[in-house]
Amino acid sequence: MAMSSEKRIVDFFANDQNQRSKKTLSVDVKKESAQDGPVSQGLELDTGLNLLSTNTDSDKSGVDDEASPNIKHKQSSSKLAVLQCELDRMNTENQRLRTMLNLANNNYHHALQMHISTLMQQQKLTQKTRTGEENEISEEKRARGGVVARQFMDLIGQDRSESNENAQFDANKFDTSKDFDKTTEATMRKVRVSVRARSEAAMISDGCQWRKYGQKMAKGNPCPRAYYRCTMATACPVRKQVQRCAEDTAILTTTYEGTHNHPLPLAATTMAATTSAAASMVLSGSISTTNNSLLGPTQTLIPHLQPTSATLSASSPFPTITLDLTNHHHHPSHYFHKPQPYFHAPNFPNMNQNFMSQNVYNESKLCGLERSGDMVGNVTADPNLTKALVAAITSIMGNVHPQNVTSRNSN
DNA sequence: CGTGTTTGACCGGCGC
DNA sequence: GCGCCGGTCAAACACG
Repeated sequence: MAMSSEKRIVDFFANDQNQRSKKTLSVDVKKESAQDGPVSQGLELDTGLNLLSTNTDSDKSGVDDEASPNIKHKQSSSKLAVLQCELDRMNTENQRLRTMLNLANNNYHHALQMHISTLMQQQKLTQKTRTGEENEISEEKRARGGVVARQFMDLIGQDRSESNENAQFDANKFDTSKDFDKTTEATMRKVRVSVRARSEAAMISDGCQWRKYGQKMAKGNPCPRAYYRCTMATACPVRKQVQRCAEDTAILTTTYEGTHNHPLPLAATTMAATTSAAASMVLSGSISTTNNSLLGPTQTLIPHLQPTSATLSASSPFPTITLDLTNHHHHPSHYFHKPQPYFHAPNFPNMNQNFMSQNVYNESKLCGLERSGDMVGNVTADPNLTKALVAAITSIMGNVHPQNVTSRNSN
């Protein structure tokens, strides 16, 4: 079964890429039905006739044509319907298989990260046992080893991003580990991903442990801005800011900054990978091109999710992508009507993925950063990115176990 | 007593 | 140079 399924996926994708050599009936039907909508019913029928006649009925047509055109018409229609059903079924199965593949891929990444982390710790332990004289030499090696391992982890998290190339460049440029750490940290924290969501809780759950290190009153907003840093590992550079929207205090804006330097719980892996990937795309300038790497675990979790706009701003010190999971802007009318999505906070029981999937998708879209005026790019050009961001974040928030959410809960 | 939060002080970037 | 502002630090405090 696995073999045949796999083969189907390959064939299906081959149709997309090699339409000349292998233009199948199902692809043509899909194209036409999606193209014209209600107006094209007659056309759709005619097209079906043509398509079918070329493949199946051509041999008999000479006999039946004059006898009963109506019967043939009906037969063709029913055949078209059958084919469409088959196409739908194939699509569904394809989606399901893609989900499985992405899940396996995600798990593999997670396991790999764990493995690397373990190796790094073992390496540190063995090096600590050496003599002081050797320590002086090994200090540098350890730093470089850590650099390599960290870069490798970045490769996993950031899909061989350009920011990682920057890190490598910086590592060659500076000799001491301290210099490198500073530079790497700066690089890792370059890009921000901001999430706007409705939440009654003080903080949305994202699968990581955070420690609050500051709070400030921001200009133009009566609500204070809270600063958190990741406490899942020492010296993890990831920070986040949490602030309520001035106009609507039900909306919580969470801004993530940086890349984790440690393995994450499964619940947080997708979020981290997605933000990292988004950051990478911003840094590398590939934001407007299709990047399937982002579509890993997300595309099929909420396949109907179609954010309408996404913008990138460089007005703040670092470029920022804002993901808006609220619906207070323009409301897309092409989705089902659902209640307003509220993210479940750690204190809220009954968190489940279905809730998120069902309630968030129709409201989700990426929008511009609040500071308007100097937008540098429009992320809308890459629907994959927008879909990936929304799906990843929503899926994570629905998946988090309370004990993984806040530092208090971890005690 | 250990851990996390609060909050005023401090620092650096930026505009004038 | 000065003031503003966002971000961070760290001592004091709260809590279990």
